[in-house]
Amino acid sequence: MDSTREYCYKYPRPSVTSDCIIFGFDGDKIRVLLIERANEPYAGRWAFPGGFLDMDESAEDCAKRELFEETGLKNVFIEQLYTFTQPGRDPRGRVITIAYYALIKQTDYSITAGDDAKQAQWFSLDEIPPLAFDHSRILQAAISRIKGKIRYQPIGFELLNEKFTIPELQRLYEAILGVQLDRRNFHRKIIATGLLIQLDEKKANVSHRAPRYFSFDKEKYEQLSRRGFNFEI
Amino acid sequence: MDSTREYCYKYPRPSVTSDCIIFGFDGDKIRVLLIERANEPYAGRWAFPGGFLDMDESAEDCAKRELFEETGLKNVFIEQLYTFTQPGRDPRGRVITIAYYALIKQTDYSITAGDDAKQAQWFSLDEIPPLAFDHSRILQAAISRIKGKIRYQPIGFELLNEKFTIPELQRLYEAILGVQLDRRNFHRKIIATGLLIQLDEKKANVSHRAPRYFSFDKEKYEQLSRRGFNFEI
DNA sequence: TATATTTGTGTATTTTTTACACAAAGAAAT
DNA sequence: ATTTCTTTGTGTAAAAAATACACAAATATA
Repeated sequence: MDSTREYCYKYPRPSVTSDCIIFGFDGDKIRVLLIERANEPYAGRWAFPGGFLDMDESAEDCAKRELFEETGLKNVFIEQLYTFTQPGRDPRGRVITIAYYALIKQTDYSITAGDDAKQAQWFSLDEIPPLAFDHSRILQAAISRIKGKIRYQPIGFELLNEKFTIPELQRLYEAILGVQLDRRNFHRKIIATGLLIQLDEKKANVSHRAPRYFSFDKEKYEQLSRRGFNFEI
Repeated sequence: MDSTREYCYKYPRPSVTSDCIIFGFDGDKIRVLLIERANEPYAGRWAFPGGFLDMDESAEDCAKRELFEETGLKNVFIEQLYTFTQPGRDPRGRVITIAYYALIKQTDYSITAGDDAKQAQWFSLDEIPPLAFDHSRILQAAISRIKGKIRYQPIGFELLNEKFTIPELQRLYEAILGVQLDRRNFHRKIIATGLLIQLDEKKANVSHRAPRYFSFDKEKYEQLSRRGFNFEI
């Protein structure tokens, strides 16, 4: 008997992992954070940060811990996406993955590879390399989740800087939804939500009329969501 | 060493279970299917049908299998709800649960207890008994999921008979959303979706003008959803 | 000072939503 | 047979929201 196999159970159990799909926005395109795997299986392939669940942590804590260990990111607000359980999805045996996603302000964080990862890097959605495991399916699920969600919840702000202009916000919506929006109607609608605070500052060094900066009124949003309002673009 | 504990691993692993939250509608109220637990822990308490994952099945297949074993229901279309992973949520040790939900036509199925369950029974949402584990939290998550979903996807039809009247459909929407809807506007809106097929039959034995029967045009819905339309009540 | 470009606001038109009014249909009561 | 009670189906006017543009204002550069 292998003396290192010291955790014994009456019935077989699957391994459980948590993965993180982290989205960013560079002002033009949506990007996603991948790590290059250092170890087998799929060594050298790109994959989402993630790893095995410890016995004293929730899957969400696991996702955050692995994200930090492999990319240096911390204090990221993540949300559960879906749990992938198909037998055969991992060559190491029976592994189920609880996937989480997050939208972050790329400039707030600097990423660094560590641990199991050779490197961590942002990829725009139209240049995703071949991914390990069933991660391209997971990515599709994550993209379709944020597409559905952004129309009803103000998650877009999470991807922008603290202060942003309305045209920047519009480019973000267009990048996520994959459609062109009327500039003038977008402007009016987004102001009408009452969730933007107008700042006394304009974007500098642009060779045209300078757009104003705004910030997101998080307090007001939380008040409104407690009352069950609905936001729609 | 306990010779029955024959599944040994290098690292500890959690147990994984799948649970099913099955909703029905009796024409008046939304109901949910519960089983009375036969075994410890929580013997005698009510809980969702569910059980431990086998190594050769997906979590979805597990949920369907357990649902059949404990209630006799089969051929139910289920959808993943959420995965619950908090350490301490199960007194037997580390157990994570992948929860699924479904909306079914109560009249299509007859339920019977079996296996681990002393009995299976429908409960309306305002008379839910104390539940085992963290199942009341799971129920809340399931309710809020269907409330959110019914406004954008035609899931209501799954709860009604093959043929139904518009007032029946309205009562269902009102039961799920918890609001009163204008009868006349509801009628027009639901017809305007183009998803109802009018039948040459009226409800019999009602002491007032008899409402027409309709059926749901599933084919048309599938065509439309492939094109990415949006349904809204 | 003129030019090129993009932002911010206004407005007319169309579409959708909302709030009702009223006739039609069916069974039960008279 | 007629009236009564109740609920369904359709219509419509008013209000609100969405859409499609027009144009002036602002800013760096030529």
